[in-house]
Parts: sequence; C-alpha cells; structure tokens
Amino acid sequence: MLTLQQIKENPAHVVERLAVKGFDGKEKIDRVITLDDSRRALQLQNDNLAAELNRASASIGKLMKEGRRDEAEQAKATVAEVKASQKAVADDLAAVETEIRDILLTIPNLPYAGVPEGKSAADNVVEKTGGPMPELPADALPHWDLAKKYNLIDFDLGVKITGAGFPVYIGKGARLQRALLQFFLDRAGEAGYLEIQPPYVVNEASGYGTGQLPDKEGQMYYINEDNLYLIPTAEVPVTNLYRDVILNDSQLPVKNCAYSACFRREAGSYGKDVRGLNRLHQFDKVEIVRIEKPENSYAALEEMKDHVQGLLDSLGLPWHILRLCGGDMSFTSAITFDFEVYSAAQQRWLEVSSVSNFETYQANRLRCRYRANGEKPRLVHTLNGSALALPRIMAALLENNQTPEGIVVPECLRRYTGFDIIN
RNA sequence: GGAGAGAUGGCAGAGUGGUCGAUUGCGGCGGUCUUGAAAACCGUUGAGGGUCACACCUCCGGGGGUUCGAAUCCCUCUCUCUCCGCCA
Repeated sequence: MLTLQQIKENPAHVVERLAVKGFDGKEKIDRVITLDDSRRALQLQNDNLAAELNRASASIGKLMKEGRRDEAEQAKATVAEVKASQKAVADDLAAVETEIRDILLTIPNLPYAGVPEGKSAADNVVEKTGGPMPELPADALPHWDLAKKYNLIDFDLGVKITGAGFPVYIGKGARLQRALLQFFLDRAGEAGYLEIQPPYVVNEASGYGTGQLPDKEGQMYYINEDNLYLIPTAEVPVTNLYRDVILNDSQLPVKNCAYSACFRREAGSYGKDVRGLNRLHQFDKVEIVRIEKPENSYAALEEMKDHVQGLLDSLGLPWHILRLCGGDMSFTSAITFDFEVYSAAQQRWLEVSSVSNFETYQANRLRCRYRANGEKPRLVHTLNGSALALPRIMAALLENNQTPEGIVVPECLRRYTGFDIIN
C-alpha cells in the first residue's frame, strides 16, 4: 500500500498518477488526509492522558511503599475519571487508524513515469521485438494436436484424475518440462540469483504480505482445515521471506530465484484462451525476485528484462515486450513489462513473463526495510519477474519447431533433454 | 492423534504485580592501545508514533480481561519445542 508520507507530500500528484490507472482517487485521498489530521490530534490527546495516568500510578506506588494508605486510596479515586476519558479517546483513535488503513488498502500503486494511459490490453505499447518468426505450412498443427500426436501431454487423463487445467506430461513431454526448468534455473544462477526452494502452501499473513489477500482471495486454492493457501506463484513465499525484516545495507541487493508449481483457480476464464496449455490451474514457473535500494531499482528492472530476453533468444522464440498501460497493470505494480512469444500455429501472442517494479508498495505492507549506516530504516523496493513460465513456452516450442521429421529441440536444451528431436 | 513445556531486543538468556523498554553475555558500531591486526579496556547499539528539536506515548507471540499500576495474574487464539503413537 501507499505510505501516508507519499500521499501527504503531494496529494495532487498522487491523484493525477492514479488517474493513469483509471482510478479516481480524489475522494479517498482527501479523506485519508482529513483522517490523518484527526489521527494526530487524537494521538496527542491520548498520549497526554496516558502520561497523566502513568504519573498518577507511579505516585500511588510510592505512597503505598511509604505506607500512606489513605492518600493512596484517595488518589485511586481521582484516577478513574481520567481513565474513562483516556479509554474513549483511545477507542476513537483506533477507529480512525482502522479507517485509514482500510482506505489505503483500496488504493492501487502509483504508476511510474512513462506508463502509458489506457484502459485495457489494447492500449499496451509494443516496446521491442526480437527472435526469428517461423514460417509454417498451412497444415501446421496447434500444440494440443502435436501433444497428442507425439504422446507428450495427456489432457484427458488430467481431467480424469483431477479436472480440466491439470495436464499430465508423459515421456519426452515430461522430460522437456524438466529440461526447461533446469535451463531456467541454471541461467538464473549464472546471473547471480540465489536459488530458493519454497513451500507451495502459505499462511494468511503471507497472502496479505504480497497483496493476494484480501482482494484476490478467489484466485487461490484454499485449504480450509489448516487455513493455508496454495501459492499462485513463487513470488509469494519468496518475497515473504523478507516480511518484517530490516536488512543491512550490505545485504542489498537481494537476488533470489525459485522454481515452483503454481496453482490458480482462474475463476471466470473460458473459450479459446484456455485451450491446451494456454491457461492452466497448475503450471511450473521459475521466478526471479529482487530487493533493491530505491535508487537502484530501475537499473535492476532493466537487468531483469535483459535476462528474460536472453532466455527467449536462447530458445529461438519470436518475442516482443509490451509496456503495459495503466489500466492493464496489476493493482500493486508501479510499472510492468510483459513478454509474449508468438505461437505460430495458433497465430497469436502468448504471455510468458511479466516483469514488474513495485517500488515501496509491497515493502510497506511487508514492512521490509533496510538501514544505511546508522540512519533510520527505510522501505526497500521490490521487483519480480517470471523467468520463465513453462506451459506457453512449451506451446510455442512445439508449434514453432514442428517439421515433417518431428519437433526440433532447441540447442540450449539438448544437454538437459538428452534428445534433439521429438518424433 | 495423545501428554507436557514454552514464546522476552540481531542471537543467547534473566526478569513472576510498582522508576522495567527491560540485568547480563555474545554479536554490531565508535574509540583507546598498536606499524597493522588480534587481545584488553572505555563508550554506544530495538521498532513505531509525536516534536524544528526535546518532552511525551505505544510495543516483552496476537486478542481480551483483572488492577491505581501487567513482561509478570486470568481467559482465549496462534505458533514452536519435547515425549508417545502413526508414517514418507
């Protein structure tokens, strides 16, 4: 969430930036500022009354020790009145603080300079394009047919044992999955990311920490009996490692990577978007997470984009980078770049990575700060990106690399697969 | 699943109703000494609110209660550990 400081420093600017996300924040911002004023007034009242009570209690203690019982009893009586009014003020204060927090939780992050205005995906800007565009014959097959033809993925078996959106990978299909994971993890390691293997279930506090809760509650699988959530991305457990942590200057930047299965309910999705591997309830992903000093976070963001681009280039896939417009960005993000690969047989672009800078928005909720020698702790910037999500990479590889002889495995994966063609 | 113990500052670990935001040790930082380092010695060292700065207020797992006064007593929740059972 935004900090009060951010809002009070320049309310007009905040409202203006929120508008880029299509968010009308005028009323809420005004309300928060009003509330904060009364918060401070109440705080002062409360503190003064509390100080008075503290002094009275101390003096009663002293009287008791000296055996002056009568005086002590007298003092007790006068305290009751102050205590009642202090209680009233404290209650008001708590109510105001709760309201401020509740409002702050409903205000999205401010988009960074350079985020284009716009309402939907149609307003995203193509930033950069690369990779060889394949030329396939007219009878080229979509990946779900290829998966069947070469017995790589069985969607029906997944339905049988679990349900739609839970495919079963078989033989070379399974092997190719594992190869991709290993390739992605190795490359992240080479780029200086420390590998983490996190739990796939998290508690409520972690859900709040990264912002999945309360608003995206319906998107996560929930284990009622233990009050735990299946992770929708490794971002959740990995970022929450740093919840309530004050990092030392020398510990920054933090660079972590993690493979995990990801679980998403995807309530409300339907149609051609969900065919085959395009949208799944369970999929594999390698995530990269960084914690940076504010002054370095945008350089880090560029580095992360280069990393993802490097992966796609190695795989020989045609890609482009989208600079997301305000309306298409997530609630918590200050800026987001999506990577899409072209899936030739479907003739459409598929999102395979999303790289974002959250600035202090996540850090504020996480209370993740750092201390530069001797100074007061300051909020860090958090960033993350997929590097990469498997299913759509798999889809594009199968489709784009199909030949009459079979599906050609990219050079960079062969040391992991142990085969160079699927036939 | 059954029984018991516990949760205190970066860590270890005191504190069982009254100047306790908390003894002490380790660690960190600064200094003295040293050519430099180690050792030794001295000082310093939690977070949040508030203030120009002080003052002042809050925080000893979370919530509630008793009391003039709670880290300390009571209730409740969560978590951790130990033993037994089961088990990859």
